[in-house]
Amino acid sequence: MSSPPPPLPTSTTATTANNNYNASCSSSSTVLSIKCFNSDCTDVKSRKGWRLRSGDFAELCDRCASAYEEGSFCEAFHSRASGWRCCESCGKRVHCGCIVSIQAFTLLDAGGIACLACARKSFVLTSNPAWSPLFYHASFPERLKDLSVKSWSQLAGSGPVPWRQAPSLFNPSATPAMQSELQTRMPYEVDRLNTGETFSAPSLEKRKVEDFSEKFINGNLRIRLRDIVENGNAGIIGEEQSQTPSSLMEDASAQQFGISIPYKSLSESNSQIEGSVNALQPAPPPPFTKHFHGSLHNGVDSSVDGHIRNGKPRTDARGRSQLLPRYWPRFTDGELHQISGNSNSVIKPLFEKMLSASDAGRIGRLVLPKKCAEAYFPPISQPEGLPLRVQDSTGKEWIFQFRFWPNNNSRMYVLEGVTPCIQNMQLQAGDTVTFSRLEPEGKLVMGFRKATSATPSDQDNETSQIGNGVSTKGDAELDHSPWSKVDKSGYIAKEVLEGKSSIRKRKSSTLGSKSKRLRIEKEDMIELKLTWEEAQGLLRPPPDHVPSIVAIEGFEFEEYEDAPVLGKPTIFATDNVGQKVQWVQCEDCLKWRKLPANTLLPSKWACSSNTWDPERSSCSVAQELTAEQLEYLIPSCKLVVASKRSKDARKEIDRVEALEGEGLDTLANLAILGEGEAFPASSQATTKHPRHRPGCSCIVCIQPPSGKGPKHKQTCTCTVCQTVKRRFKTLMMKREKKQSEKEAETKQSEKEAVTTRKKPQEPSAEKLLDDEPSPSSNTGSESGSPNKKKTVSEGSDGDPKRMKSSTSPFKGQIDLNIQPEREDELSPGSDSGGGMMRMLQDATETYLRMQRFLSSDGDNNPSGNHMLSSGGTGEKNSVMPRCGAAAIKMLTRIILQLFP
DNA sequence: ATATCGCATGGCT
DNA sequence: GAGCCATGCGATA
Repeated sequence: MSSPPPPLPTSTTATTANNNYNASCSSSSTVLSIKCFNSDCTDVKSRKGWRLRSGDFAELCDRCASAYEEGSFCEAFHSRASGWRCCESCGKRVHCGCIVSIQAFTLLDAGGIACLACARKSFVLTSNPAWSPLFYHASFPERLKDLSVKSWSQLAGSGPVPWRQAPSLFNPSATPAMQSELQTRMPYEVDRLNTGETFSAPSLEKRKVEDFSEKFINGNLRIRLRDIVENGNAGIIGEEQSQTPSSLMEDASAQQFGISIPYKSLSESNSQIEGSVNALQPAPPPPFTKHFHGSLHNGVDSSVDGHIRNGKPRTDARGRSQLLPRYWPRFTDGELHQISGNSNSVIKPLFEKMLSASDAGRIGRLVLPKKCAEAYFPPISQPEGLPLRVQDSTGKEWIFQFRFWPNNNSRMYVLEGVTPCIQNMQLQAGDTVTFSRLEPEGKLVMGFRKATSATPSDQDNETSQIGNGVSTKGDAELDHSPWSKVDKSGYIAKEVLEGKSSIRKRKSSTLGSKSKRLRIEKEDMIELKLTWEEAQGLLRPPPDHVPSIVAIEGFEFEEYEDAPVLGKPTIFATDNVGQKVQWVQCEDCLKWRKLPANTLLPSKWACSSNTWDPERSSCSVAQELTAEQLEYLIPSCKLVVASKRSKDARKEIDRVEALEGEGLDTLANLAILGEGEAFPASSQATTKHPRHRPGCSCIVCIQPPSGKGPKHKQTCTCTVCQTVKRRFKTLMMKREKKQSEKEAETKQSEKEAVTTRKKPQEPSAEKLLDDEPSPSSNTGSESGSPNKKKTVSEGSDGDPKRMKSSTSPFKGQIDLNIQPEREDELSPGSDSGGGMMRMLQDATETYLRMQRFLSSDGDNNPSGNHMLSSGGTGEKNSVMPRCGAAAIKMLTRIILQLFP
């Protein structure tokens, strides 16, 4: 770049950048002006100068370019401008009031500035991460307005330097406004680096190191951070870079530190990296170029943020809060490589976000974390925002509308029109989209990471399936080690201590949230009430499969790649000799059999499968338990699910108690919805629940995180809800009708006789029907009509837990893909005296018979709320209304009867 | 009736 | 308690 090429008519960067950031990346291709960018010069431009706010480069004539490169540009053209200050060290006058001069000085922690030369002697500097709006379509006026009016004005002065704030994203001290206006982010390292011997207190340095460590999760950076920590010298970074095993890492690392070196020619990406790296080195750097100027200046500015300068980095807490860890880019080198391809481009990870249901939904709006949007996307002043061109990992370009909505005196940023892209990537809720910037092009790249790759085992290794599905496990592993050495930060330490599970941690967090949101409100009678623990607990591992362990919300779960099976609920207990056993109920005879505690049972189990106790391998053999024993056993039992083994088992058991009251129902519901659907064998987990896979349309997966989305309200018309509700309603209504008619007749003639047999049924059906529209009426022990209540009491007189177990909704052979059309079979016209109703009635009666059988020993639920019984744990927030559960249970059985 | 838009709401951090 | 953000939901096309 030293020898200027022959003057070529090229575009004015500003204009080019207005339209297309890609175009701006190769700005020289557009011919708009041939004049030197310097308004004071009339020569023909021929060389690139400083980087413009637009992301392009000021194209200068030879003379101006030379002056710029020599650092004399301001002296030549801005001598009369304001903003001149003197170097605190050598006294040299330095212009601090223009974008050109931005590279020529550094702000000192203690105030004042240092010229480039002095700064070099004192500490390491990094590149200027000035915001590069290259990648967006902002109209120039708007960008100009945003940038020039806000950022620029700040840049011009020697006050808070914009891109010192920019690091904002990771810099706690920066305000959102700053972030939004100064989109340069980067140089977190600068903070730390600036804490060199000359300018900062050790404590500050340490603090900054911590911050720094938090910012970049990328492995390269970690390595660097490790090195930094180990060596206690930021300057080592540059050296370390050369020690990294791969060029990729070097590049990436360099990018991490020198990311947005703004003053580098487009054709010098490599040198940019070098420049930035070198700039980090305390040792004599290579010949200065404008790149280095940029780096230096960055360092300067970065070091001079008011906050830092005062030695009071109001950093950590706020910084962390400003960009939630879950948005931190956790790219592995492999991902970076894949995104950047094999080009010389380097990827600057920006942020990532796990798709929510609404993000991945049909609305086509991807909610962007505010901080991320303001930090990495172009500043927008109007709600309409601007189109944003994004390239996916395959190189395909998408244009989204980047905009915001006013929201509580704030903004809510969204990317609109993402549906095609989401679909193209086959993403769904739970998957993660990543945003990064391709340097030096400045392109915004959107990658993704399927949720599957975040399965426990994979997560441990941070294996990721990014856009191209390439595993980056190796890289990820490499990334980890360094963290253990930089855990000075509470955050970092936390992550490290928690088993280098940053992703898992995040997932856990997210899942936790989801889990909570899955709790169903009272009014959502038919909705699934399934928490993670519950779902997990009700599943059994597939045979002969070795699970991996993942901790979610403090509980350890076994995860399986293959589809799990619905396990049969059992009752764990200790026998007379103190041996742990489990009691399981035969599907056929309903007798309870004792099995070894460690036995995993399929969803269907019968006496004939009792290989552990041949003597009781037949339904004809009497039950070992007496009624009293059963009564004793069941109320106190905990439904321990074999697939969940936790060191917190006992605690979990308590929590799972409620499963008996609702989990089985929900699982029954699950079963109704389609086991096949719910657990496709070869796909990926969603955030909804680990067992489900992309494409799963089960009620769990399609349920909004809030757990009360319209899809599953009474008016929900989703396939699942329609199927469930229509069947339920149809069946129940017909049943009710028939029962009513029957009862009416019977009451007249054989009132007593009929009452004895039918009352338990009729109210149940009635109750079930009532449950839908009036869910809240189910929870109160005295709610609803006394009649109804009494009936319910009769119908489920026994311990609901027992009833749950006895009903055994886990029918592994259920046709879980029942077609709604088949509902036609249930048309009223066919039920009169038809087989369907008989089946229905039989099913119901069977159900009630079992209830009575199991409840014959009395009601152990003083509250009378059987289905709600949660074992007194009081931990269940999502309590399925009794009748809602009963409805599902009933429906389950009915469907089992109808569609064996 | 349906899709989309844009603000409102409220759970969560 | 403030702010974020996922989603709700009415208005509008």
